[in-house]
Amino acid sequence: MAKPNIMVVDDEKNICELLRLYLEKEDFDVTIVNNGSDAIALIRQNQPSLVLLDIMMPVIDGWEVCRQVREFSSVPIIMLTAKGETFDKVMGLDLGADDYIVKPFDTKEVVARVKAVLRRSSSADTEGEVRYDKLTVNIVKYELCVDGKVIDTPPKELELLYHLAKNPNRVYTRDQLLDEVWGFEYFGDSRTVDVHVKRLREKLEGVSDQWSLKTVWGVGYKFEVKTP
Amino acid sequence: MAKPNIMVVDDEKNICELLRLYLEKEDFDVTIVNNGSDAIALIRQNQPSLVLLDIMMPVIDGWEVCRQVREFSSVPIIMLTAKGETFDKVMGLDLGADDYIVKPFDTKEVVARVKAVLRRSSSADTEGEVRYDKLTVNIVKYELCVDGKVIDTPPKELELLYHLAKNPNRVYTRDQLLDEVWGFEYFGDSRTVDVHVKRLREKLEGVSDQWSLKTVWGVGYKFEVKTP
DNA sequence: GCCTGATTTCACAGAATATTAAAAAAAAGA
DNA sequence: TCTTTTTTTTAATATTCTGTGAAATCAGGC
Repeated sequence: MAKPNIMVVDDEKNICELLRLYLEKEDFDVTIVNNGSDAIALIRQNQPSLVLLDIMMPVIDGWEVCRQVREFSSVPIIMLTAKGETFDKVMGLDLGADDYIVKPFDTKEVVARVKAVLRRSSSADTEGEVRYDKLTVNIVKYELCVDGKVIDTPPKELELLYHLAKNPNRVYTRDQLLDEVWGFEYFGDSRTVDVHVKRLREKLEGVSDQWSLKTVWGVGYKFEVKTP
Repeated sequence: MAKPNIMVVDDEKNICELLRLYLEKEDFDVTIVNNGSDAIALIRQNQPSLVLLDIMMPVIDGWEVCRQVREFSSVPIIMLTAKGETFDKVMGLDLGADDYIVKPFDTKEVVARVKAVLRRSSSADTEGEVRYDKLTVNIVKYELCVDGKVIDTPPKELELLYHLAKNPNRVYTRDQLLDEVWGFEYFGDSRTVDVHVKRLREKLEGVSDQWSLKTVWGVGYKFEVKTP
């Protein structure tokens, strides 16, 4: 299993670095963002495993970030709050936060809570799954779900889509895709990839404007996720 | 033995979190659901060890959830009731609840009752058993029960069905099944699996539309459970 | 606007996979 | 041991998927 990626969102840089220090020691990948709008864009793009989100931030505060993120993602979110905010206040607002931690916090506690929330959210149902607006690709169930409906999909197509969607916005050449999806010992025409992309596009067209299977002319293909 | 999984069903999120806190401290896995219909779907899918079920919920109340769950599962259920509901009122309705707790409750009491009900219900006759709508597979009794009738089933077939049904929706390749059901030292043709699946299908066809033994073309087989 | 090479699209043949029936082999029971 | 049941193998059939080449279309450079 790959390292979970934790995104830390806080405008105070020294707090970010402190968290990075402790989280990396526990073998998490850490991404730091210092403002709300960047956070929203990056969560959409990178699909982190968990977000640590400070409430008190200029321009867009943590509440608003949480609310907006919940419109497109169910990534676990832990709120970092000032002293005085009670459980009810933070969790009762129905913004979809998964836990909260009161500042000034004990770093051990943060790590413990991150692990607890991760444990909870990694249920058997979402194992091997990527989700975007109206799209779910699950490689354990071998199931493609478009707009709530399960679409019968041949294995190679599903594996290709999973691979691309798992790494959004990253361009792959046809040869890379043949290596990584078909297996490196496979020798075949790179037209093969085109045909599978075409067949996927038929299944996916017009479903959402949040993402698409894009051609990068002269290079290859990518699963593009829009950042509004 | 794996951690028991407790499902908490309550529309009040802070109560859920409180229960989670205490139950996780006692080394239970906790799943939280905030409404009745999700609860029914998830119980069907995940087969928790025990359900803590609030009666007062919007849309579908706890009584109705209990009644519907009992149509396909014998999972132990503890009802969470408002003050004033007497034992007779709650348990006398014959909806199949196993115990009840009056709100506001003492968390210690909840934990104690959960443990008590679990102890009771882990009796010899539900051990090693999976249940779905009109289907019970028991690996201890080596018994397959379809639509209330016991069906004579050879051991390998039963073991295969048990393995698949115990891990619903997950695809297994033929080789995985040979490893996990026949044993890893077994060397045989993977067509063997097909033949057993065919014979199981004969026994199971048309019994329920809630589940089925699905072929995943190019990959293997899965026991698929529909989420209504 | 025209040329060039890249991409899309299509249809079909052949490859790969799944189903089924039936026979052979193995195991269990009488 | 003989019979019965279960399991495995085999092989024929049915099904679905995959890759290919050729034509059509498109994007970008000149």
